[in-house]
Amino acid sequence: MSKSQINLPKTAFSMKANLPLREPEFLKFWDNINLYEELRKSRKGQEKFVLHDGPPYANGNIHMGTALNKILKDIIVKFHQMDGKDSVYVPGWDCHGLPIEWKIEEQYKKNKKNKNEVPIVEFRKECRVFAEKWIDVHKDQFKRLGVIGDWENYYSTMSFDAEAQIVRELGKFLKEGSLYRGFKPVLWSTVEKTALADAEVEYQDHKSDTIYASFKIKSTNVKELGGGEIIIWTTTPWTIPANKALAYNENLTYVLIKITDDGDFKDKAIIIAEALLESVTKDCNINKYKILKKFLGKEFKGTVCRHPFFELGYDYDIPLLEANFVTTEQGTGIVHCAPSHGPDDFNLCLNNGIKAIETVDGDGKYTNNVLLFEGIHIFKANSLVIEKLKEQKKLLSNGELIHSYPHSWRSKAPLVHRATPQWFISMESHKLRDKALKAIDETTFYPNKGKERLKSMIETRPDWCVSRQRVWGVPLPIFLNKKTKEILVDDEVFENIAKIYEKEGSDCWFSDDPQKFLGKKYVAEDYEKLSDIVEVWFDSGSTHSFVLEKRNDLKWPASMYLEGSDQHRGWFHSSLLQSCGTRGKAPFESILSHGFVVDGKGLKMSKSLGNVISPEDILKKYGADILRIWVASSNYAEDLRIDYGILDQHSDSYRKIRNTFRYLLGNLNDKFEDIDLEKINLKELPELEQFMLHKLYCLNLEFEKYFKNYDFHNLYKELLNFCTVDLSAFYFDIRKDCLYCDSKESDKRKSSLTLLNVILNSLLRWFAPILSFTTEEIYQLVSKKNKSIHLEKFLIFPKKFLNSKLHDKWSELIKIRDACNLSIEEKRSKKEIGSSLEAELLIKLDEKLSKISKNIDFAELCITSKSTIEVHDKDGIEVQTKKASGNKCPVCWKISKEPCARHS
RNA sequence: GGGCCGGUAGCUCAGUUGGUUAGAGCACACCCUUGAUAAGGGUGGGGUCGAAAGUUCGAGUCUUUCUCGGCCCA
Repeated sequence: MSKSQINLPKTAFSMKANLPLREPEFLKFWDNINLYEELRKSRKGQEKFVLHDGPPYANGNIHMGTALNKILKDIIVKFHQMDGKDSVYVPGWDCHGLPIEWKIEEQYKKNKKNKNEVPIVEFRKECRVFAEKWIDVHKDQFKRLGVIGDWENYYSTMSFDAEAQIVRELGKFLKEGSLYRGFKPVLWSTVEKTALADAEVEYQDHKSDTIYASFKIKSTNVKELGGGEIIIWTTTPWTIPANKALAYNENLTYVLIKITDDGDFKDKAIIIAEALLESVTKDCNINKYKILKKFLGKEFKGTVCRHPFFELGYDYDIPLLEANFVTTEQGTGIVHCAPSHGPDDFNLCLNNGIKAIETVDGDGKYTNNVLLFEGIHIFKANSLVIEKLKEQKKLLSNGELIHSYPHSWRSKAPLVHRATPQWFISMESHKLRDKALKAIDETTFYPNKGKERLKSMIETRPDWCVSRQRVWGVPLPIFLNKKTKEILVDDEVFENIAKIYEKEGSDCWFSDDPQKFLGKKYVAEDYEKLSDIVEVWFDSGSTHSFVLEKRNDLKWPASMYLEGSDQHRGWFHSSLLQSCGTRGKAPFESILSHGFVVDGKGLKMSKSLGNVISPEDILKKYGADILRIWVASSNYAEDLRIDYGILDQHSDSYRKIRNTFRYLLGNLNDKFEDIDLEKINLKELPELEQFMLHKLYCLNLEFEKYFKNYDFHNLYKELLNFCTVDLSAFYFDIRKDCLYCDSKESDKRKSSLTLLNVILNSLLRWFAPILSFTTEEIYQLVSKKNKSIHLEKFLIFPKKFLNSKLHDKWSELIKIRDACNLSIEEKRSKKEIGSSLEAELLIKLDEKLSKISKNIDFAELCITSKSTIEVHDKDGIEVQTKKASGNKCPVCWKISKEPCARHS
């Protein structure tokens, strides 16, 4: 009988979420209502927020890093949308490049097909189809995470208009003159006459000739070294003719020793690292010597040597350069540098103004840049070099060594580093470095440390090599005049090529008559057409030009670029350089970078450690909203840890939030009313409700502060704590009695229902960007409109909710409540009472507190049957709890001597 | 090997310009409730702040070294 008299919560919102099963239903719903279109319509004309998507590579299933990235983007896009902005998100894909070429080649291998026999155009078509397939796979996987975007009109770097625009962008650099032809060493196979990427290289044992050669000092700042000879050791004697410098380590100790053994070096003084003295003297059979001087490497500064073949016409200076790659593991502690034949050598020399030149041609023969050796194949040159060194008395010793050495994975032939013609964008010629550094200063970074990271990279990076000797990419739109070797620079030609690409894509570059691209102004016979392609970082670095600038729904520059911290050297970097080179400004107003996903112990995920978790695993076991909570609650400024323990914790938090909603819905009987906050008459509400509105107002301030700084883990924590501390353990608990047991006409109950509506409405919107599915589930349950929660805006809380007096007062009241709880607990532990309703409180307060507590019913606040306040002389609070006497009301369970006022 | 970033309760995170016994939520333990019930409430335990040394009257906060981890580069 009693149950019929009370208002028990009733809701269709189940406690069990069943996210893995239910979430896909909302994906269908969003699809049915054309959510993305509706979002755009709903904010037409509003201020735009454009998060420009960094394109993932269209290859393989997504992993945790990709999921993190996309969810974080989605959360931010949704927050801005909910904040009233037109928050546009256009996803994109990076499609050109080597990894896809390999995949196709792998398929060829399986089918015993030879890549070289397949026309380039056909091969490229297969690459294109492959990329398209993965874009489709990714699309579904990203959508499943709850990411909302313009999935129908995505962008890709291989679309015809993208390829066309990339040509126009390159044209700008060509026209400006900052794109120049240079040389750079790459791993080269003289058998296949082609460059190889690192992943195409396999290491095998190889027998190399070794030499100790000497470089006579020409001038130095250290008197004793004058006339001495610096000894180097190398396993590639054939690179000696290409030597341009020597490298030392300023922290090593070197020795000058005088040899007195008979032979070419009798009475000569040589210099080597002290740590290698023993091995060198042994290798070179030096028995009698005297140490003349010991000194630190840094004293080498300013020293210049002569080439061992000085007498034969190699009469240029060989400077000594400082390099930290010089070690005492092997050799002499001084390294011979041929910038055309080693990446270390190349970079060191480049940084010191020594450029690499073409010393060896594609067949492996010395070019006419090499005196004495022109036309000789480098693999036959070792003995000749050794002979000449001996002749010049510059050979201290020679031998052989079996060591691990790079070979081609296809032909198994040994590889060499060879300086090849490449195309570079100069960092200096048109002040690209300065422009980029200035642009970084004008960009906001989240977190701030990203600024320094990007800056230090730009400060020290060499010129940008944008050419690749590959096929799956945008062809470099370059014609060289056969006679003058000059680059053809003509806007009309660039635009002509772009127009052609817009129609038919860039495949035709490889198949069609060059005249087609040159137009009528030039004759194809006069020009050599390049077959290099553009490196993919230029592709993705140009997305701002063919996405942000070209689409009417977007803006340039983007409001934000958001990627993993590795992209400081990747997309952030290339986009910045591309845009500063062509437009003098960064294509972004802000950069947000996030850390990497690591396991629960902070270790990176790897198959061998067995700690890999895939987004798919999580979706199956927990659902996307749990994954989204993990993203929101983690501090993305650092690495983000994840394991099943961590996910279980977040799953628990989710349940707490879900039950908070369930309480609201249950007591509202799923009848939500959208209350105009401005129209709430505070004076008609009980103080507790006024206090809760004040709390909502303050929470919203915190919320706005955290949102503004993209500080989601604090924002989420704030919301979660509100649910547990302020709602579940406080307001909800206190108001249960009123909501359940008061009559439906009761003003207090009505006030509470008003609050429940407001709280529900606030929480739905606050949580929607994070819990995209669950908030939609609730919204669909209570909203009569056939629209999505994601079309709503954040509530604006009237300033009148703010009430600091009430805040101060209730802070004291809560302290008294805490003291009451302690006292009740004491009795409970003695088994004198069980439920708090079995208790009766005698609260003794000092004057100040009793004044504050006037008109406050602590029986209500502490959920006891009775409470009495007494003023005492002591400071502070003292509470006595005793067992309430009387009869228990069968309806509200309160114990009282008198009949229950409400239920009798 | 080099550059940069980081290490605060089992977990996710706070800790202002160095200033009392280092905080929150979750998890855990115990108790209550059985009208939010595969829920809810109360109380409580738990940290040599990665390690060591130094500066200081005083260090989680500053300096140095080491260590572990991550990213980038070689």
